[in-house]
Amino acid sequence: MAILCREFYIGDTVEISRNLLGKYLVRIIDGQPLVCRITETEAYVGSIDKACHAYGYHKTPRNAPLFGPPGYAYVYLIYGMHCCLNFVTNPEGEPEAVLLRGLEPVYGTQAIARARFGCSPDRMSAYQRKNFLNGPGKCCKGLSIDRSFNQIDLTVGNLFLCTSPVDVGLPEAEVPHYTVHTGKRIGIDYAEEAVDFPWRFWLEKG
DNA sequence: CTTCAGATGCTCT
DNA sequence: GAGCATCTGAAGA
Repeated sequence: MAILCREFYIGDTVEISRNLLGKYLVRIIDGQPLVCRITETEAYVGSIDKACHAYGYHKTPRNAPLFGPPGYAYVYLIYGMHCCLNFVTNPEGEPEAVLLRGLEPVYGTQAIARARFGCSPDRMSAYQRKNFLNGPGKCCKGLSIDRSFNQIDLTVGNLFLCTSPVDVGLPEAEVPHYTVHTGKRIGIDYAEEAVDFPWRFWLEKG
């Protein structure tokens, strides 16, 4: 029971990626905590991974946060209109991170639905319900995370991770029974042998 | 339910 | 100038 501290982000990035499943992402807006369970992640490891922005330790202005200390955010714009949130892992110099790909709202669903679709949850279509926060761009849209969050410290401030809603003063949430799945990452067809790395992790109910 | 084209702007060569 | 760790709405099955 605690907000995840710097140490959590140090270690095997693939393992951290799997460990992040079931943790809670908290985004505080105007004093209101929006709380979501993490249901899908992907690991990116710059030293050996052609899918990683920092493959072969190649450093550019954009990917500089990957080379920085762990427990910071790496947010970038993709396809000209969507933001992707990553959690930087491992000590400075090792460019590694975990991409956030899926969330399940736990508290603040009202505000999240408004940011995501501009309507209240009860006005959402079945299609919108199914595609609520099941993608990196959708997660950022729902939690109002833009590029101003690039390089922010995830252990202080209004965006952080924790192990339970209790950590932000909310009641414990009922957790459905999940099974953990492992597979290839999405949208990296250019990455040669790295397309087959089983570095995507997700939870399914049941 | 599925596939598919188009949107859009920043980053690196 | 090319390409991108994506999403949406429209159209078809």
